[in-house]
Amino acid sequence: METKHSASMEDYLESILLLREGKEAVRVSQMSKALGVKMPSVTSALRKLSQQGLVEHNRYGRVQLTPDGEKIAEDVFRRHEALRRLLAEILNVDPEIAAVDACKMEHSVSPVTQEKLAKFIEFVLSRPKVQPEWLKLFDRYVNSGEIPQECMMRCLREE
Amino acid sequence: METKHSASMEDYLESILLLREGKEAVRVSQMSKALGVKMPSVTSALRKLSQQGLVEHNRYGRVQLTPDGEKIAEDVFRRHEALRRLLAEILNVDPEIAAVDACKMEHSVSPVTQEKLAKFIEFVLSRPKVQPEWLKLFDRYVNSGEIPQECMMRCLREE
DNA sequence: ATGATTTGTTTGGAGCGTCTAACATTCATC
DNA sequence: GATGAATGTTAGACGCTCCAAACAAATCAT
Repeated sequence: METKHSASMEDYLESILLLREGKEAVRVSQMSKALGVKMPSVTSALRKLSQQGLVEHNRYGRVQLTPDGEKIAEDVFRRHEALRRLLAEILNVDPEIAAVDACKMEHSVSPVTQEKLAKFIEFVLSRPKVQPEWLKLFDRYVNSGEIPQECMMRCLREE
Repeated sequence: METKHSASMEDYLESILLLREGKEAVRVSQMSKALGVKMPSVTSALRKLSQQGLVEHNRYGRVQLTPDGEKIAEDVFRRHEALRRLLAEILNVDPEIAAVDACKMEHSVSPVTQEKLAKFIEFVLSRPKVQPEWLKLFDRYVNSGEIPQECMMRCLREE
């Protein structure tokens, strides 16, 4: 059912999802700019995606996702976000770089991995008091090589 | 200097590094099998890599990495391992899946991210007493949705 | 060592994603 | 509503990666 789509095609679908925020319709020129490809590339991608029933697009018209296309786009976006947050919010990678890396990695993440990744981010970040401290410890380790263990060990034994 | 290499070419280089473990030389047929491509693909990849001075290979002969090629191969492998361990040892993704995902993601990781990732794995796993407990907590969260916060909060405040 | 098997290469061609250049449509403005 | 600017499409080409078929060399076994 869910045919496997290429990284490129996933990018095109995702960009439609992201660009239409606010506005209802998306233009070829916007996609071209957003993806860093020329317009003919967008046109031909849309022809293919249209044949697969993933986008709605007629000559010189606006672009829309079909329900099927939307499902895929949202899936790609979820993978993207999971990776971006892991890099930016946990590993403290520069936001720009995190976004770029996530954008390339997003096509290689299997559903299981995506699921675990999302849970992990939740697990690490969802404790408003602990999280900043814990990440600070990690940051200190990155800079100094010093691994603080006493505290967490004691703590976890008590539990 | 360090030209950007395609995912394919990185894979060819990495496979040479991995296959020669033990043995000194690598055969086209081994690479073909390892990478899941036919032999002509390997031959033509080797021609290209040879021209770039990254491998040593003459007709019907064994394949070897040059020092330059070795540097790149090791770099790819480091990225691969960082990702694989993150998935397998921290996120507890099935080892098979972790390996496959890592293999595809490895080509998209920037140096900064790679560095942080390695540090993070160190940070999480290098505390022999804490780590199993902590990962167990995560695992419990994955299965039950329950986030244990009291202990770690208390602990970290004390620090 | 000679023939059979395994291993490797060459040739030619396919699919995909991209581009440039030329052409077509739409939009805005007068 | 005509026309210039902005937008979009078509046609044709290229690079990359892969493949199957045909060929060539190397290796093994008798």
